[in-house]
Amino acid sequence: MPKKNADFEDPSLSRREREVMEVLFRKENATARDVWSALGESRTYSTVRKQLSILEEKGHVTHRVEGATFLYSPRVEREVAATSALSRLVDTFFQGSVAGAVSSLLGDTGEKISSEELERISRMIEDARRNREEEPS
Amino acid sequence: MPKKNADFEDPSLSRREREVMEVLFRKENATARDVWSALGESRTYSTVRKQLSILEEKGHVTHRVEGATFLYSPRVEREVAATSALSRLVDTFFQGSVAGAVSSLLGDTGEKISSEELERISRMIEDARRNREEEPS
DNA sequence: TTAGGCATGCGACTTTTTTCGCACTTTCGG
DNA sequence: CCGAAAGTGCGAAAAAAGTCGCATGCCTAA
Repeated sequence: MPKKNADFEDPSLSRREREVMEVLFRKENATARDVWSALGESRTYSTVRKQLSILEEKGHVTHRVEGATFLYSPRVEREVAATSALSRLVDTFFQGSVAGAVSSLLGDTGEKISSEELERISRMIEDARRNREEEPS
Repeated sequence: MPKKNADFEDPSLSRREREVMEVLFRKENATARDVWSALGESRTYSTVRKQLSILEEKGHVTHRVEGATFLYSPRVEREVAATSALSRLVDTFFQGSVAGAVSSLLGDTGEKISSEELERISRMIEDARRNREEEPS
């Protein structure tokens, strides 16, 4: 099955379009004005709106009407997009090695993250390992 | 200190440019022809060469002369670019939570990766945790 | 040394993006 | 009920990206 490219790194997205998608993924959903603000109000509000409608035309975004305004959101779920993006990143930079990516994520000695996060991660790993023992493929 | 955006998700990169950078990061270095092949020979060789020289002009790429041909490579190291890309991705999709990203990387039950990788990751985590105990910040 | 095969440099044309402003609607407080 | 404020749709012009082909130079095998 062909890879989906659900993320905003999708090569079918142009520069500005990616920026907009990124905002949308961060917020899950937002009005044109929200996006505009999040983008630092670099271009005009009008421009951002246009970009949103083009993204919608292209199928990357949907909107629902809320009162008089559109509430935009990515067409694919955050988790799906994230997985797609991660997968691509792992392939490109770590030749497909998840361990390599995790290593980079932790930083050399895990100094980048809080102890709490480290604990949580540790638990996840151990869970996964136990899972292996029980149901070896 | 301002974020560097050393990766190929750098918003200053256009669609095609990103594709080229991705190839370069995968291979570490390559000739124009290599890149062209890797890109599936969609556009012409001529086009790819042009893109490479523009990328060089913009400072994203360097080349060294090898015989009569140019050997291109990313200007920043793979690891640096990877860290930058990961960081951005974690912020966008996981609100900065490394644990969230790792979780996604493992898949719900870690079914995506080999037992060997799981072991390696486990070791890394435990190392990091030990490190914490010894030198609590 | 010479022809063929590759490489590079560059200029120019086509397409896509990106940006806006303007006209028309819809809301909503007073 | 009315006007200001804020939305939406659309068309068009400017800017950026993307594509090529051709001229020219460098290796290398015969």
